[in-house]
Amino acid sequence: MMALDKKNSQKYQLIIDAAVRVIARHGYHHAQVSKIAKEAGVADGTIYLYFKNKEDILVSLFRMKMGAFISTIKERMSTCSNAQEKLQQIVEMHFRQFSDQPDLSVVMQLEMRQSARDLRIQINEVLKMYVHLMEDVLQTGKEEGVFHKDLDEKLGRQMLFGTLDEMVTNWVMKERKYDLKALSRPVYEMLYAGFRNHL
Amino acid sequence: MMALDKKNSQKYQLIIDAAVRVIARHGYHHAQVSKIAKEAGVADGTIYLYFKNKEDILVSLFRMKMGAFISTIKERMSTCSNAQEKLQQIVEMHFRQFSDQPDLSVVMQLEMRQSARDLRIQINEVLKMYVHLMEDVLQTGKEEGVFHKDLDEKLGRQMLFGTLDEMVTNWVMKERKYDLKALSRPVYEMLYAGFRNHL
Amino acid sequence: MMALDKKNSQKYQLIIDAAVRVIARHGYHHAQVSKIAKEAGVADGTIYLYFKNKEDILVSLFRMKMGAFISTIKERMSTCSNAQEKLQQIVEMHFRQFSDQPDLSVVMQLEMRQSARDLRIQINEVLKMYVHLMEDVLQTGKEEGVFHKDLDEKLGRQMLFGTLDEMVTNWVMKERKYDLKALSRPVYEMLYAGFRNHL
Amino acid sequence: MMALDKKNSQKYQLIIDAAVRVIARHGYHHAQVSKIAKEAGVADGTIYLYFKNKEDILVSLFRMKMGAFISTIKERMSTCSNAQEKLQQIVEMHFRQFSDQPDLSVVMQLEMRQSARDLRIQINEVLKMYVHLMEDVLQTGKEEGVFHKDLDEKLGRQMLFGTLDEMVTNWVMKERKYDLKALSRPVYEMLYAGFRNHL
DNA sequence: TATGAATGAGAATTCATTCAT
DNA sequence: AATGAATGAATTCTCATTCAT
Repeated sequence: MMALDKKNSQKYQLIIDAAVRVIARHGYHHAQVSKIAKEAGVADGTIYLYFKNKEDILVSLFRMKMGAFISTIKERMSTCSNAQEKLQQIVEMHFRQFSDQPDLSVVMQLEMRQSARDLRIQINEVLKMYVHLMEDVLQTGKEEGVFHKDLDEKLGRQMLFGTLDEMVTNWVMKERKYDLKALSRPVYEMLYAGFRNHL
Repeated sequence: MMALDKKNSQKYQLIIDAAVRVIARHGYHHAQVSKIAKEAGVADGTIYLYFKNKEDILVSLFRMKMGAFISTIKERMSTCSNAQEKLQQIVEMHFRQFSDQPDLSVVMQLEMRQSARDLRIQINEVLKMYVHLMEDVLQTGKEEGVFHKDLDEKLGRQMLFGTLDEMVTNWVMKERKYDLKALSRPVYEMLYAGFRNHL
Repeated sequence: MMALDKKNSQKYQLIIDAAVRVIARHGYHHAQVSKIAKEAGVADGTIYLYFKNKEDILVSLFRMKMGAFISTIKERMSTCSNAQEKLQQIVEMHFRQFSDQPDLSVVMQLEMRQSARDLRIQINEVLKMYVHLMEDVLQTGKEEGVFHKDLDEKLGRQMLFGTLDEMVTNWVMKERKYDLKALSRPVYEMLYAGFRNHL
Repeated sequence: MMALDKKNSQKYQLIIDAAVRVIARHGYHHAQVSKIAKEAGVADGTIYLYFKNKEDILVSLFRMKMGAFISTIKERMSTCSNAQEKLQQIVEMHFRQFSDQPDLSVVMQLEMRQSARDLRIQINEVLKMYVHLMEDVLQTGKEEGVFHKDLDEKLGRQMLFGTLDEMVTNWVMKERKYDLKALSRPVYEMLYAGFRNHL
C-alpha cells in the first residue's frame, strides 16, 4: 500500500483524530500508543500498519491539521485585494481556527511542545509553509507601500508568528476563558502599526 | 543546613551549572541525574542533599537563571529616563543575555519546553516577574504619552514577549549562526511603532 | 483478558510457583521481580500483564496457596463425625500439608513474615477463613459436649493456631530435620485436653 | 571502650530507647538510623560509636528488653512453690509486661518480625533463655506430678510460647482495645489442662 | 489486513555507613 | 567523643514495538 493510499484510508484519519482526543484529554506524556489504539477502536498492532512509529503519528497529525489550517487561511486570503487585508485575515483566521477547535489548540500549543527535539524539527518543516505565507504577505505589502520599505520580512514574520502564538498559548493556558477572536482587531492594529513602522 | 544556606552553598550552584551544561549537551530527555552528578563532580546521592528531586533541579535552575536575567534587566532599566528607552533596553538586554550564554539559550528555548505540564506551570510562576516588568513599562509609556492611550498592556506584553521569544528560538534553532544582538534595533523599532499605534 | 481469565491462565500459576521457589531459595528480600520472571521463563514485563505490582504477586501467592490449604482441610473435615475428630484432622492436615511442601513452608513461616505491615494486613484477611474454620470446630465441640462449656472460642482458636504455627516455624527453622507429621498425635492430645479443660 | 562500658553508658540506653519509640511510631521500614539518631539527640555518626551497625541496634534492643522481661519473670517465679503456680505466673507476667509497655509490644510483636532472616536467628538466640525457663517449669511439673508424665517438654513449651505469642499479637493488632491481662486466668486454665493431659 | 500477548531496555531515589574535622 | 556531609549501590515498572496466528 502506498503512502497516498494510506493517508486517504479511513483508518489513517481515524487514528489521527483519536490521537488528538487522547493527547488533549490525557496530555502528551500519558498518550500511549495503546490508548490511542483503543480510542480509535483498533488493535495496537494495527497502528503500525498505518504509521512507522509513534513519532510518525504525531508528525502526521501535525502535518494534516496544520495543512488544513494553512489551506483555510490561504483560501480566504485569495479574496483579499491588498496586503493590509491579508494581514488582517491571517490574524483573524489564526485565532478563529484555534477558537473553533479546542482539543487541537491544547495539543498544538501545550502538549506537542513537550515532544523531543527531533520531532520539533520535523514540526518546523511543516510550519515553513506558514512562514512563507506570512513572508509573502509582508513582501507584497512592502511592494504595495503599505508596510515600511525597510521592513525585514524575516523579522516581521517572527514578530507576527511570535505574537499570534504567544496569544493563543496564553488563551489556552487560561483555559480558554475569554474570547480569543475578539482580540483580532487590536492585535491586527498593533502589528500593522509595527509593520508600517512610521517613527 | 537550612534552605537559604543550601542555595548559597557552593555545591548548589555547582549542580545547577552542571545541569545547564548536561542538558545543553545531551538534551532534556538524556539529562539523567547520574550524568548531572558526574558533571558536577559529586555522588548521585549528594544531589538529593540539595534538591528534593529531579524536577526540583530544573525548577531551581530556571528560578536562579531567570532571576538573574530579570535582575540584570531591571538594574539597567533603572538608568532609563522614559518608557521608550526602557523598551529599547528590554529588547537589547534580552538578546544580549542570551547571546552571552549559549548553553543557557539552548536549555531555556528548546530543552526545558519539553518539560512536563506541571513543571511548566512552575516555570510560568517565575516568568510572571518578567511579565509584570513588561506591563509596567507599557503602562508607564501610556502615561508618558509615548505609547498609544488605547494600548492594551496585556496584549502589548504578549506581543513583546512573543516576539522576543520567537526570535531567540529561531536564532538557537539556526544554531546561533547570526548575530542576535544586531536585531535589537530593528526589532525595537517595529515594537515601538506597534505600541505607538498611529494608524 | 479478564481477571478471572488471568487467574486461570497458565502463566499466572507459572509465575506464582516461580515466586515460591525464588523466595524459598533466595529469601524474601532477594526475590527481585527479574529473578522471578527468569525462573518463570518469561520477560520482566510479562509479570505486569498478570499482576498489578510486586506486592500483588505476594498477596496472590498467599491467597492461592492458603486457599488451597484451607480447602483441603475443609474437604477432609466433611468426613468427620464429631468435633474431636475434626480437631484431630486440623492438626494432622496442617502438619501434613507443610510437610509435603517444603518450599511453601519456608515462604509462609519465615519469608513472608518479613513483608511490610500493609501486606500483612491483606494476609490476615486471607487467614480469617482459617480462623473461622477453627472457631466453628470449637463451637461445635462445645455443643456436642466434647469441649468445656465455658471454653472461649476466640481464645481456644488462638491457642490452636498459635501452637500449630509455632511448631511449624520451629520445624522450618530446624531445617525440617525431624518428622513434623509425627507430632500430630501428641499435639492433638495436648490441645484436646486443653479444650476439654477438666481441672 | 569495652563492651560492658558501652552498655552501661548513658548514650547506649538513650539510643536503644529512641529506637523503640521510632520503630513503634514509624514502623520498622521507616526507622532509619538518622531518625533514631535525631530522636536520641545525637549525630548519625555517634550511633556507630556504640553499635557496630543498624542490625546491632536491633539485636541489642531485643537483648536488653527481652533480658529485662525474662529477669522479671524469673524473679517472680522464685516465690512460687510449685510448677502449677509457676505456669500461672509465666502467663500472667507475660501478658502484664506487654500490657505495661505498649511501644515495646508493637515493636516486638509486629515490627521486628519484618527483620531479615539472619536478624531473626539472633533474636532466637536471645529467646532461648525464655525457652529454657519454660521447659524447666514443664520438667519440674512432670516431676511434681502436676503435669502428665508423658508430656513432651519441647512440644509443651512450643504450645505455651505459641499460645502466649499469638494472643499478644492479636491484642496488638486489635490496637490493644481490650484488656490483655484479663485473659491470664482462662489461658492459664487451658494450658494447664493441656499439660495435665488427662484424656 | 488485523490482532494483542509478549518483550526488555532504561532511570530516579533511598539510606546505611564512613571519615575528615 | 562527637559531628554530619558525602557516598554509591541497588531495583521496580512502563510502554513502544514485534510477530505468530
